Amino acid sequence: MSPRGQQAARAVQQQPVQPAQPSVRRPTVQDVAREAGVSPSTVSRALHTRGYASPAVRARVRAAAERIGYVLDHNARNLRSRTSTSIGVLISDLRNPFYADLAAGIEEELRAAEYQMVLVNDNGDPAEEMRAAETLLAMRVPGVIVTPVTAKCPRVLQENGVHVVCADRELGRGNGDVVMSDNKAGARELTDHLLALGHTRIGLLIDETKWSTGAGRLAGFRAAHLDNFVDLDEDLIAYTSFDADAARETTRKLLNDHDVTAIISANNVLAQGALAEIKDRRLKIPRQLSVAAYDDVPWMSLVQPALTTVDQHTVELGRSCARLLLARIRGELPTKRRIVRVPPRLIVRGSTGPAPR
Amino acid sequence: MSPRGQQAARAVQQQPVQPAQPSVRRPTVQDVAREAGVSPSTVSRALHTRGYASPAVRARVRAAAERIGYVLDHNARNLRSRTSTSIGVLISDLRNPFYADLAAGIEEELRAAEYQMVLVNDNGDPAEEMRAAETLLAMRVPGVIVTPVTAKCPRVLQENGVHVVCADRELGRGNGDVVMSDNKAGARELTDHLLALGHTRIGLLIDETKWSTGAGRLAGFRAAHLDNFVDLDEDLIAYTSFDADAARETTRKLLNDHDVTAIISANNVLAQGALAEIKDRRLKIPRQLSVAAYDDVPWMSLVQPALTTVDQHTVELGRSCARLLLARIRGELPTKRRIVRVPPRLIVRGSTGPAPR
DNA sequence: ACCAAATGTGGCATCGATACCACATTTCGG
DNA sequence: CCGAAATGTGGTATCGATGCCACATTTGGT
Repeated sequence: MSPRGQQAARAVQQQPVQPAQPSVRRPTVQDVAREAGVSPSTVSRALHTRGYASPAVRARVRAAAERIGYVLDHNARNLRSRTSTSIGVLISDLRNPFYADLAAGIEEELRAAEYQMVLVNDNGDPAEEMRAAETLLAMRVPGVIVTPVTAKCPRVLQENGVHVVCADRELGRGNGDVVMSDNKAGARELTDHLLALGHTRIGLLIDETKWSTGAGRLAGFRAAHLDNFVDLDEDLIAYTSFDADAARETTRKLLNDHDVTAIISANNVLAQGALAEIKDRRLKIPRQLSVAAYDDVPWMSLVQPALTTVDQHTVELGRSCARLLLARIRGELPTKRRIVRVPPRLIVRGSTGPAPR
Repeated sequence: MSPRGQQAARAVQQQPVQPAQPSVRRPTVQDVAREAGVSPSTVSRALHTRGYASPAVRARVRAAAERIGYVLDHNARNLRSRTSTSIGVLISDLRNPFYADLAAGIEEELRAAEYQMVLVNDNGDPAEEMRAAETLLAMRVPGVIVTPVTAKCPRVLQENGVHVVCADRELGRGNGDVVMSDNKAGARELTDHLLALGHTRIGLLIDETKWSTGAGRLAGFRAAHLDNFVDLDEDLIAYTSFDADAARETTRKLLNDHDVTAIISANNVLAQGALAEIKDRRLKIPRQLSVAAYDDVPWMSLVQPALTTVDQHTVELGRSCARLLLARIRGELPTKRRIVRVPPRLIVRGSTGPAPR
């Protein structure tokens, strides 16, 4: 070991473990080069770059780096090579299991490809969303996965040369690739299931229909009615806002004002509100009322009876987003915008049964 | 790079440029300086740094930057100033609502302070954990929040000058600040509650007791028995592994081999398994069996009957971690290691009742 | 045996922002 | 009215790694 290397190692060890001070001077490629008796360029090539270095040198450099505890500096590398291995992920609410699963799938795939995930919550707020986009631009991320609130966000990112994959929803046109559940098909299948059980008055609890998500689910709901020649009473489409309490209130009105025999919640949060109200009324599920939801989350199989749901394979959705984005970044994809529709799966459980009389 | 490599690189560049990939040459401080008729140094000071710039100049520079669409380059800044506003967050499983909530709390606080969260899942695997730590070192993050799997991880980070806050568990001694639920107090209160209801044979479903988390909860369980002069049958402490299926199996054995009148799950995942088994047996809760869990998550109030739990204020736990870490980074804290114990809250719901006969 | 191509390595400029110091200009006490 | 202090602003080196090219050495074909 060179005197320099020894000193460096000793310095680190002498550093009191408690107060982590940034004064720890970390070894650089220069130091490794000196230690290994080669030039900095060679160190760079030997350690990280695709460039050539003979096996012997490579081994020597690796050993030297190891010995003096060298750690690459991503900032320097990113600056020089004008790239980054950080990917921005911009979602609405990590506490919602849908987004958490989505992020988990994304992270899994990114990690496997040696990328990092920078996760930002925007709380569904356009202003927060734009602030986050700005930050990600500043970080020079090569790509962002976003559940967009506004079309502006993906647009601005793209204008600045950042690849964008929209997850779960499509906003506007031409704003990056999209990965989402086939909402129409899923909702249609779920509605079909209820119609087949004899229900003709099915309430749909839904929060938004402007984005492709809600629009698709509503379209599927309508389509199933058409398919089955059942007239759809528009009053049974219960618009609510995006939180469990509002959903509960809306469910109350729906049950009071219309004699529905089944209720579909358009997502897992609304289902929470609906179920709370239904439990409160001590309605027998499914004898008096059938209940189902789009977006299967763990608790839905734990309640009694377990809920019939549409599983949109959220984790896999996330993985797809990441794979697609990485392929884009690597330039492996044709220019044309890609829209991936992941087929969901109907899971029939105990909460849906024949319509009463 | 070898000639082969060079050729390859050239070939790639000659390919028709992808849509979002063009070498969008982004403006730099130089450009802003030209536009505003000042020097780069002044631009830097006017826009970001604490250094002085007269209000007039500041406004002029701001306007110029806005006009030409200037965006700061974090990599360059980080490199030069040897700091970063990215914070590493290293957790076991984002799909577990506990970790998701923790991360959500952390992110919220970080975002408010203009920091970014780099989130990594380690799946509870020591090797993954170390790989992640290495990556975070390479990113030159000033701090990391980690639910440690191994004491090595926080130690190595600290040795390299990175501030560490351990979340949810304490591993070893002197490895950074810690923020956790007051596990002993929470478990004691929960156990007290059951003992007060007349239960004397309470099963404890627990996965690990080597970390402070499990150890604390077990200690609380024991302490409550002592307090109430109830002999604790060691066989009722049912050790299982960290997943719902194992917990279910263990619950089965516990119910088969020991006539417990109540079961406590040490965390939300185990509770899932326990409940599945109990549901399967169609045991009446709480008439035949009382059920409770440490770590309140949303579904626990949706099942019938709703579960009695200990709420550890997970989101707030996350916020505390972030606040503590930021204070450390800013050097606002005394050297001494800080251990924050967040008092949990017992939530009594319908799943616990008087012991049968 | 000779020259051209192939093969390894080193040198140096550079990515973009900022720390630091120098310097021009203003302010103001005596 | 003078010089010292205060006040703004500009110049330049630098953070650490890598792209690019030059160059020394080896290989191989004829």
